[in-house]
Amino acid sequence: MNFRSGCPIASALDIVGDKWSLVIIRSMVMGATSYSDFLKTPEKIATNILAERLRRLELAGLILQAQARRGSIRGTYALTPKGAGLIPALQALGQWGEQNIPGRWKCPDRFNAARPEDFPR
Amino acid sequence: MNFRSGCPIASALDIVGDKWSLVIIRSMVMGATSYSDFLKTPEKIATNILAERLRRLELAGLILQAQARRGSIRGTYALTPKGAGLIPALQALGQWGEQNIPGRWKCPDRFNAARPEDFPR
DNA sequence: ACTTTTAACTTGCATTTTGCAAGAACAAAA
DNA sequence: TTTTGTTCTTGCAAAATGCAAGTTAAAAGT
Repeated sequence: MNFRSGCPIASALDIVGDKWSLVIIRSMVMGATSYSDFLKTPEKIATNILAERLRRLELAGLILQAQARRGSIRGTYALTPKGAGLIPALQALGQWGEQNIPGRWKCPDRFNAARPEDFPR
Repeated sequence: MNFRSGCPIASALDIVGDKWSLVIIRSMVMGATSYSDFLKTPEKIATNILAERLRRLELAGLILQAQARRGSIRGTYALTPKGAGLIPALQALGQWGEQNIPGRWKCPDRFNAARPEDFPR
């Protein structure tokens, strides 16, 4: 990874500062685990972008592919503690969106109650 | 603005979910007010991107151009309360970056102490 | 076992966004 | 009035994104 600077904020954005990464992680906090879960999402991510982002997030250590059933290459995705560490930032963004953009949905309680500790290992 | 969905998080990212917007706002929290202040930043933003982002952030109501000296079209930029509302999200991202990306700088105390209320009007 | 269906991707190509280099408009200073 | 520095604009190449279509592997049905 090559970072624009040593700033922790700019560097965080070098990793998840695109249009989709945090949307994917949001979905995982809400319980999504499979490729098709992510596609069901109302934001309608394109399949090539989704596949590329899952690869990138895994490489960055934010998510990992758990072997679902033996013999299967493809599995289900789970947040790592590192990925779950972004939950507070997501919640802050959600708060901001609710309060500053008209007509947004409310973040479900399950989302606001989520804590990084809920995603160990 | 057309949003991908009604989700407050996805919508927030439709506004500031690019590589530069939050870096610019970070700089403003740290005291940057002029075009040249933003260029001095270690991330080395390109001038065309900077100008476009300032226009866009102003249009979105996150920043505004205060008439610096009379007769001057160009002024200095300031965070609106709406823009300053992103401070908690930035701080959470900063925390995450410090804890999860090796070799990052520490966010200065001035940054962590900043509160949206510090930017009224 | 074998066909069908669904899930998990890949590929190709058009569109949009980003990045760099150069230069123009304006204000302040000399 | 020339110079200097700041604030933007323009043109073009490169990268990221979006859409449509196709491919591969696993699961489900017969």
